[in-house]
Amino acid sequence: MADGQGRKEQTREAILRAASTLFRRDGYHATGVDKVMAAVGLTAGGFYAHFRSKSDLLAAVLGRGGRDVPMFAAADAAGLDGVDWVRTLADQYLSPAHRDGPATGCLIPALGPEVGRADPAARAAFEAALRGLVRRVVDGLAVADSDRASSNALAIIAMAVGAQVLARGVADEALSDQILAAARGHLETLIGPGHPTRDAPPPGRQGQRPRKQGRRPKRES
Amino acid sequence: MADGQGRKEQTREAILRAASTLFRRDGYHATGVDKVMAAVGLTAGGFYAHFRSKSDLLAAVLGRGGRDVPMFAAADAAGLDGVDWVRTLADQYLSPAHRDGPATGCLIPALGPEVGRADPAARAAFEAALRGLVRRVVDGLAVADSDRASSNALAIIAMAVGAQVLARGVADEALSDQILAAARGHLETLIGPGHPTRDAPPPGRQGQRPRKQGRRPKRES
DNA sequence: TGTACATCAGTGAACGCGCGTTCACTGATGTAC
DNA sequence: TGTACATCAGTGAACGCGCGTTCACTGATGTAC
Repeated sequence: MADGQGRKEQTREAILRAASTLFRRDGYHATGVDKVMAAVGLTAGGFYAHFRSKSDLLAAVLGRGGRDVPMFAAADAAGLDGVDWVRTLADQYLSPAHRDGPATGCLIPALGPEVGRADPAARAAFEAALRGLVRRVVDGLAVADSDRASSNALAIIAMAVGAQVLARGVADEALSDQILAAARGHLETLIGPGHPTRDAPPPGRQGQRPRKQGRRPKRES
Repeated sequence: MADGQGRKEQTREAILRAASTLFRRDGYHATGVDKVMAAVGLTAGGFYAHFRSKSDLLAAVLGRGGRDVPMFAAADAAGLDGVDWVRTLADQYLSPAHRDGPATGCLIPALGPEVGRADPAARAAFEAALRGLVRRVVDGLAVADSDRASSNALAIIAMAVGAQVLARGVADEALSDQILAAARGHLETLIGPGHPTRDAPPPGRQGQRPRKQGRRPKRES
């Protein structure tokens, strides 16, 4: 075993990745342990050699934060940081592609409410991941006052998360696009520079442009 | 039957109210038809005299919009409208009380992601309710340009929804309060008056004040 | 007023199925001598 | 090099239970004459 990871460790990782994807796609409650294990090519019984319970798995998935989200991994791989990181992520986060691909998207708009009903361990893991995200956003804001920076960061994340929840819930694609466009416009205002209520391009127009983006699939594979 | 509502109609209403509460508290998937009917004092079999399926019930619940949300009903009963309506609702929506009482709160932060995975009928019902909410918010904004007004309204709703999702997910109450306070501060900016990026009180401070608000119960009764 | 019948909301048992979890086991791999 | 044993990841059947839905039925209420 010259490998850095043992065989068991690799299986655990595979379970985590599969669970993360399935939870985001179908929801935590709607995804069975059997389905997760089957996605890895194993049977349900083996699950309990890796996790104490299904809710333990949820906590572990949340603990991985953005590591299973290509959007975040790619931004890091590209060496982005500061304001570049925030602007790039904001654009990708609020894209129709992200709306249409929850299985590989951010965990929060996919699982947020279920986390709110989960046990303390899962909520603590979620909180840790969120704090990490807030730190990254704060670092990218052109805002001197640190209180205001964290307030802006929280508002940015809240608006982005809420916009995806709304955009995914709505039946009409045009309205859905409008929601994302509105959030994109207003996020610019919050990112800076300087005083969050100064020097910002006026938001408002973008939502009206018909953005044809191709069909929106009901469900990804 | 001199009543405005027949016996069956009353039962249907009771089922809807119970389902709305239970769905918000425990989630749509985690709530069984039996539980809903038991909450009304009936057995599961009778359910199908009122609804074609469980997902039909979800669509019906969503179709009621804010009618099962005391916060909205009270604002209407008080005769609020325009900017008063928006400010009052924004404050209540982003209160710790709303965070701690999802069962009687807005449907969106409680059920949003599950609606995103639901069938077209449920999504259409959700969309209609959301459009109604947007209209009310637009009417309350001191913003002349109608494109900008609807963009602002969407951003306001997105931020409020996202803030509740984050606030409910996080384990630490202080951070949770901070999230709500940040959203409250930035919402003021979006409500107006005039240009959304001018004449706004600087947000940022509120999030730092320790707001003791009493214990946060894990689950309401 | 009394009897016979129709309507209809709700019952409760049953359907096949999937859930989370346990556990005795198999069979491949690694180690000791 | 060969044999005996230990380790250990994963199997697969079983547990009790709850799921969404169907359907023959009950029993209360309403209507007709």
